[in-house]
Amino acid sequence: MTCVRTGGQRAHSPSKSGWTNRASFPIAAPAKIAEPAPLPWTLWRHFQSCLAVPPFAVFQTVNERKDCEMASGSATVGNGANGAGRLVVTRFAPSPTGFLHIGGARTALFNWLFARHHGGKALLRIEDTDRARSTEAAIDAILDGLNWLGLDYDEPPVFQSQRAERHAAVAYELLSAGHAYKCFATSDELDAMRAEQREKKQPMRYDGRWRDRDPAEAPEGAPYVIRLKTPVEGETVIDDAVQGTVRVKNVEIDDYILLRSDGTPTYMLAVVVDDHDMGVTHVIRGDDHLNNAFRQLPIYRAMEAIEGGWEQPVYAHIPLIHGADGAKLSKRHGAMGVDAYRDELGLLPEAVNNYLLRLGWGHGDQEIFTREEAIALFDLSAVGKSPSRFDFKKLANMNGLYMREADDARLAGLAAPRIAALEPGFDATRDIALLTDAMPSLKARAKNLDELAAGALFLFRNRPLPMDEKAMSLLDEGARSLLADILRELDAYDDWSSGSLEEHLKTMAEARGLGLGKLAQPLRAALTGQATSPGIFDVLVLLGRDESLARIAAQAEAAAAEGGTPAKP
RNA sequence: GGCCCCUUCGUCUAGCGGUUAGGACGCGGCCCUUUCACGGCUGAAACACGGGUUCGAUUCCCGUAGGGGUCACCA
Repeated sequence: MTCVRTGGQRAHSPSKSGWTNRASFPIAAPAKIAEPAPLPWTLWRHFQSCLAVPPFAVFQTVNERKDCEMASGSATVGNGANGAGRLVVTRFAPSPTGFLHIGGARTALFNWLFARHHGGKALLRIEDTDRARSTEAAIDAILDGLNWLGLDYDEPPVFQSQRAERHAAVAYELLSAGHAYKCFATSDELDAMRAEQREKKQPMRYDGRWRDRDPAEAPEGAPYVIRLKTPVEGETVIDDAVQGTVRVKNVEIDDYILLRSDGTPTYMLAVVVDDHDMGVTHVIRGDDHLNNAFRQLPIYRAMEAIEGGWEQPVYAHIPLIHGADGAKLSKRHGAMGVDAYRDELGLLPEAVNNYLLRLGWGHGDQEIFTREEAIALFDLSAVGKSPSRFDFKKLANMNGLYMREADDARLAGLAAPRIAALEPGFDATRDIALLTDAMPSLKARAKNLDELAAGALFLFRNRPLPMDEKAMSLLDEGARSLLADILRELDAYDDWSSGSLEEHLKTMAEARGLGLGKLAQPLRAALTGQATSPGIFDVLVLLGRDESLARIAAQAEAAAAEGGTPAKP
């Protein structure tokens, strides 16, 4: 485990942190065909699963943490209020109960960007304390998603479930200091309480029935939970970095559970303890947690009173992303895992990153940001307060934009498996060079990798070339005899370069009193089997002289043999 | 229902007391042109409503309406 230096001397290299860690942006890119190995940090989870001691054990206490920071020369500067002056530390804390959805991805991005902007640390914590719902597959999906987006972390991920003992220890510390108490109320009892509150239209919350009661009154050996003794008077004010000043009356905050009757910590306790132990200075999360902040703050204050060193973090609650219908994005409303954005929608990670960045954050009129620009410009004060709707059209447009800028070899590598799935005749090792050569004219016509693959198919089909309907209607009798006619001339023509072919074909069209279109369209149909394709001269060159002439001949011969009936695919 | 948050074109947003309310996606038109794209130009399109404050409100304050979030021994 390393404590990372600050001030731009960070351990990880810039190339690892670009949107385009494997596909540089915006223009030049290393020519890599296969997707790269996972970033090193993702390997940590495999190491850690072998460890008996939680990887985070080093940071069990405040003093040890300070030692570590000093040893590594971290730029920890004093302890101003609200995290000011401290080394910025953010964390992304997904719970592995499903894939990494798009909202989580944006939260991760904002956290990452904020940390990088300030030369601080970006950390990852897997909140897997709900053992029943957490799965290995979900953890892998989240790690994989973050990796794809190019979000890397400065320390191995913390697994919350492995820190249960520490959480419990804090709960008992709170208990013995009188900031928490044992509650012996049974579930049935509490259900009855809520039912009554509902009936009387009172706010539904724990009524503090064991707050001031003597635990000795409880039956011998009865199970209990530990509840936080939250303040009852006054109000709690949070200066949220996004939401501004938010205040809630303390009576609204009930004495919630810290430690369950089986001794396991609740989320509310675990987050605070982990955030503290990890040195998190800025909690950037969805604003569905805004209410939680008011419940979590009392723990900081109580622990600060008990042992000191529990400075509260700066909170930044970012608005949620809604679906096109305005409702919270959920699995039913088209919230997909980021893997679906990659695999099913065929999008580029840099496009998804850029789109996500612009959802809720803006910098004047600028729409396109390189990762470097994003790091330099991102700040919480420019994050909007209102929820935004997810617009696939705009995402698609942005993806097209990034595709046009993307490196040809990279795109070829990404499109290859999709082409192979559609066209068995495609052999990646043999055809990748041609695909790469074709990329400049292909990529301008595609908004995602599937369109890119579809547009490339004609290059790799075997004869007889299948004709789609529009191509067929282009190849009437007149067109076929025209093809037979120009085939004779083309057959004797050797200079197979785009410029020369253009000149030659234009001359041929002119000689026959035709517009170039009259000649180009049948040619296109014969060469590609489609009515739309890249420029006809590019097609001719890409296909090569032999294949081009053979495809033209196939249609010209069909005219002679079948009296003009188009060849069936 | 209690509490909390939000409200500029259909969507994402700029604006931070005085602007012809700007940009982007999408939509319409035109240009380019061998098709389709790309690109360029261009058009339609917004300050939720009502009160204040002010010489002057999109901008500040208060309501109303609408939307969202949250109220577990889930996270």
